[in-house]
Amino acid sequence: MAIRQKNDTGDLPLDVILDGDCVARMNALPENSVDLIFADPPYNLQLKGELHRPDNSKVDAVDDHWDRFNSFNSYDKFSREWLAAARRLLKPNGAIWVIGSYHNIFRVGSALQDAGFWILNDVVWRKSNPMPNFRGKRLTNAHETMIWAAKSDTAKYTFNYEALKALNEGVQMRSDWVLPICNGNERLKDDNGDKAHPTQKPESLLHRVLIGSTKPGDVVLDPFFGTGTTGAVAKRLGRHYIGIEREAAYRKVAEKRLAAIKRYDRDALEVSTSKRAEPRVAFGTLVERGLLRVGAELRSLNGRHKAKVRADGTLVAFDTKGSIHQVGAALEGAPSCNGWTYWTFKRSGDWVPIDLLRQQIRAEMAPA
Amino acid sequence: MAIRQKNDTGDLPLDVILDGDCVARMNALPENSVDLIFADPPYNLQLKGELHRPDNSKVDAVDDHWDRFNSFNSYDKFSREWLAAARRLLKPNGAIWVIGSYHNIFRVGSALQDAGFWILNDVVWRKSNPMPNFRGKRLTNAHETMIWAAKSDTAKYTFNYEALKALNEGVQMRSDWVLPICNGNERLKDDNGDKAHPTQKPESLLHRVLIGSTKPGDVVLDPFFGTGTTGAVAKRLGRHYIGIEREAAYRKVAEKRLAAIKRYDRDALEVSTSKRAEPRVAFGTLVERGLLRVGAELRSLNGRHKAKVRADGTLVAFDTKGSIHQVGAALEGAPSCNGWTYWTFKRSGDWVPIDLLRQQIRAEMAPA
DNA sequence: TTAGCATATGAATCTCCTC
DNA sequence: TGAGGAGATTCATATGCTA
Repeated sequence: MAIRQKNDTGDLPLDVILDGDCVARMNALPENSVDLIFADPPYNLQLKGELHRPDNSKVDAVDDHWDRFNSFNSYDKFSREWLAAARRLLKPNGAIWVIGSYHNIFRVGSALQDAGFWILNDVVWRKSNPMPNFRGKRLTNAHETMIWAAKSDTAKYTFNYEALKALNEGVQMRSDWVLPICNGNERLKDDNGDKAHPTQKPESLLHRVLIGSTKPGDVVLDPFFGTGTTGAVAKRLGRHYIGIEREAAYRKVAEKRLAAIKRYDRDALEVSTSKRAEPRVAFGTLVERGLLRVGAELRSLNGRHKAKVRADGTLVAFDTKGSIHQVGAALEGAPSCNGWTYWTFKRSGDWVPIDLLRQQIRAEMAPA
Repeated sequence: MAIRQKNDTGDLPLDVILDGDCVARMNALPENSVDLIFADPPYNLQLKGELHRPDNSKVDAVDDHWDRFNSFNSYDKFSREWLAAARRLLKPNGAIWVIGSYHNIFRVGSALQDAGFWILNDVVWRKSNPMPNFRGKRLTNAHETMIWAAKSDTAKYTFNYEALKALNEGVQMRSDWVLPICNGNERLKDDNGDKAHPTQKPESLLHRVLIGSTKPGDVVLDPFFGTGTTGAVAKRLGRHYIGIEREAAYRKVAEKRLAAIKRYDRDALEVSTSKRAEPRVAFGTLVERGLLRVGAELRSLNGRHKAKVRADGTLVAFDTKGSIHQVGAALEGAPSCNGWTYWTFKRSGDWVPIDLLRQQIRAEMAPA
């Protein structure tokens, strides 16, 4: 039985999943009644042919009917409509999060601004394990973008600065979040053992969103509920959720998922932290950053070999080209070589290991 | 004295800084003549009263009734105008990069798509040393967004995949780039010792952009040249630059900066190339040259299949005949197959890939 | 039991040349 | 201009099988 909360303009059903069209559903709810909206709308990917991995396996593309739009115009119309309904529903001090990729996020961001929302941050979800670009034709698409916006430029939105700082090992939370994609046990499966939803978001992402921008007891609405990640995290964190989902199959999975979720005890909300590994530094970074000049000469530690630095961070020595490790190994006739300790460069008259420059970069990357 | 390059439609001034309005300047240059455009447009969208029209006049903001819609409208008009001029100027296989923050990037991204550009990636510049958010009211704004787009969805844009992979320690380059902001010695100062430009970009950022998406000798245009970071990196990397900058003070700093830049040695500018650039070798050549005997047996790398070499350079395996690729694909039930790496032949008791023989032929073909 | 190897897969706008 | 053929191309995880 759904809890109901009395509002100025009527009743708001809480902790429920509603079916049907999200615009109609939102318009049927009382205005100015929701604290936060998290929206993961269709991305309008516009995929054409099939794509195979180098091992010839086929990539399971997002080709679902709900992601197909005829044009940017029809996608913009769709965005304006659901954003208007979302805006009506939000309390004056409420906020909205929208997630997307380069296919749609510029459209959505513009529509959001046109509707009068006030952008607070754009937040980059940097995926620690994205799918690579198999054909080597573009950069690995390794991130998605979220927009966090208040209802107006004067709204007093919720921002739990200290909680996010604590989540981030005592350092102010930045606008780029490194989190793994949703897979393994967390990834919901259907009766056939296939993924229940093509684009399930990781709970860690919603955890950070809700910890940072809601209070316990707040009402969080997700108009594109899918398999209910927003609801699951909200319930666990002691927030109320309202999900809207058109597809019966997704609703069914979400209902089952949510029934099994238990709210955290307050003391369980503390986050554990882990020691971070030494960040890896690419040799090319030294070149890009100007710490090593393109064309500079490097010498081996034993003084027997030399090489020249190229613009892409590779070395050339006589007829050998490659990474600092490859060229070192080739010149020494060795199976492998740690180029960082093998090569030296000239600084103030002395030949010193290039590893010193790596340490310098790492020092800059480290938290204060 | 500026170099000039003869084009179909007229002369293109190279390695120069042009003054005046960028739209008018671009429209005065020959169409389809530029390989790459890097643009860092102004985005003072929400600094009330500081919005610039294309003619550099300021929009009069009414303090109490500031009209967001009008402001976005005039910014969009500005974006459409300079993007149209940029598009005209680009070669059909040229590309554009635009950088911005959440204040303007959604507007620019939408305008870019509306103008017909085809987005290839959005790239996040993740600042390793951003300015913190002092008031603790939002997340640290620790990144900026770049959009990389081709002139059309069928364009053959330049992408030096192997060079970027080499810059990234042998791992495919991702869409998130960690680089420090421009400060220290690199940050240009004016005569008073103040920073010469408020948003000077780091050369490392441009290094990666130009290494990844241009070739030596390409023409790179920057319509918002500022103090000339694009030109500085282009010159060093052996690319031509054209800068357009309206402010005399910035031009002056840029001129001095560029005069001091020296180009890297030519051999340092060579970057790692892909196998696609290697000369093509027909499998039949191996047979003709006697490197593989007619009737010799080949085995698949996984050991599951075998085939026999025929006199015309095709293979036969049971009822399947055809090229090394076709037979491999048929036997594996795969949509395609690279026969060079799929098939092995027996040499001195070991089964080794036939690709070794191709490499042998290529070595003989290569200049000494 | 476990280490090691093979296999599976994730919001993807993913080729190019010749006839 | 379209069809067909050559042949280039992947990173981080999770799971399951084998020795």
